[in-house]
Amino acid sequence: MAKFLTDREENYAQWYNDLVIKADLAENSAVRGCMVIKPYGYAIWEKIQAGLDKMFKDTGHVNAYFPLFIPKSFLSREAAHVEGFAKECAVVTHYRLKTDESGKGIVVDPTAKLEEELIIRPTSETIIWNSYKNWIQSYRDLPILINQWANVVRWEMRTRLFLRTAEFLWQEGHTAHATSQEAVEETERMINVYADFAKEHMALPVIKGYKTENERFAGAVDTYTIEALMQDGKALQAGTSHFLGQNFAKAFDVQFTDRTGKLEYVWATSWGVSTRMVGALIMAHSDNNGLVLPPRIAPLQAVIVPIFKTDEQLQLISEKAREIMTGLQNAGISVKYDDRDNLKPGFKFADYELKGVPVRIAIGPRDIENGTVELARRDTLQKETVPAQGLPERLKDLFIEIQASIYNKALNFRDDNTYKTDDWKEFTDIIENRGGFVLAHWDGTTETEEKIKEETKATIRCIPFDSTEEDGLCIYSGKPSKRRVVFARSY
RNA sequence: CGGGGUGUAGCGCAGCCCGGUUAGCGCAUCUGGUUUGGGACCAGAGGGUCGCAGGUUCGAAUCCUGCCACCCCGACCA
Repeated sequence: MAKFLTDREENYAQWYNDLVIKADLAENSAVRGCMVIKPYGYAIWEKIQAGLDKMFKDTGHVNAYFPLFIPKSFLSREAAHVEGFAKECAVVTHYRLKTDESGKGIVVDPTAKLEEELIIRPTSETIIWNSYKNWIQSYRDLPILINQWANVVRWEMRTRLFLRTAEFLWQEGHTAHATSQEAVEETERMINVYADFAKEHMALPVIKGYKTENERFAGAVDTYTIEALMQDGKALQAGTSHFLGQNFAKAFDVQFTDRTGKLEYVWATSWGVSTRMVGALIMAHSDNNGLVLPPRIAPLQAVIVPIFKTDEQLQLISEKAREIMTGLQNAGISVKYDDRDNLKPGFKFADYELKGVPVRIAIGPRDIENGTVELARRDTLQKETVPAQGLPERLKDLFIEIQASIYNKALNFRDDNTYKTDDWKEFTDIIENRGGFVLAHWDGTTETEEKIKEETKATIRCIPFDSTEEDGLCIYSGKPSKRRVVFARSY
């Protein structure tokens, strides 16, 4: 198990790849662009799922499941929507295989052609709204607040583990409302849920804002986003929430009778986050020793490593370790006792650091004598010897401290890498040489946005919700602008 | 889809130019022993359709043709 990472400073992309592989999170599969999420990586995703799912339920949503396949005709009902996804759809054309004429191998049976091809969902608006049509007659049927956990496929040309894969896991919320205002409120509520989750669970500071028309979801009236900054200075869109207006209601003819007896089209939202979150987590916090996981997301929050020379010592230590482990488990802490006797403690230390386990507890003969244990924090790599007594409480406090510390570190990094400029030269210099978020004026046109993208590869990540009105001149065109927007190169 | 690279044991690679013993090394695995407060050591053992398919040749991991897969860099994207 040679597992030394490429240094982050030397080659960030390689460091990321090494980390994903060596921390045993995921690997490439036999299918181009698709990954195998390994148990440890999946455990992180499950923590993300659990945290978000609770927040969805707490805000009145329920889970359901819709088909993987979408009739081709559905996708084309909404013009902008199909336009946005057409280029990356996998299509099912046949439903049967048969043995090859030559007797070897297997081929598609040409007589088993589907009358209407099926699209593997790149997102589920169309299939869901086709159902909602049947579910909604009256304002009394509204709102519908449904989420689904699912896989989707977008046939990407270039993929990277967790950040962009042809198939990925996500959740997609799809809600239906009687009024525009209610739908807009839902859209805002969910982007706030995402931002809170990112902050509280993932220790990831994000900027909430509007997408420009150019970056908007295909078929949306408005797209809200949370944007996070990675350690290499590139932005990552970590979640989006869309106000869909009546676009899908009209496309699928979903009308309802309102209180006054008038027939109206339903208002819609959709919102999602994906396994990309795992990539965000890795790139935001980890270091050259491996993953750094915030305690609230870590599948394993603490690990106990025994240090011993003789079997008698191991027995004594194991007894104590199990007692400690039970105490921690009773306090709701996820902990493992690693008593493998074929590996040296040093190896285990390095391994759990690679895996990002927030706290390591080492117990040796000295500790047994003194009634102590050695605690090591993954985030700061600091070690201290503490009394074995009252460990559950100590750890709970420590987790809170670590969680906050990781968040603050990320926040400071973002602040240190957020620039404000009104000078084009400086703008290009920052984008090219330093990275990070650049707050600059923009004239509001897609044309300018595209030009800037062409020349610098920077895109408008969002127009922050909390941006203040400020008269200025567009960084590129010099035309008047009312507010600054966030530029960055992005994943 | 364009450019570059790689495919040899579970993983990482050497061998290929210049064809010729039984295809080799490190890590991992297994066995035995000694070790264990920051990535242990010794001894032994097992493990291979050399990416696939053709061709050249007395003989191919090595040369030729075709195909496939994956990785990296660009055009598109959560």
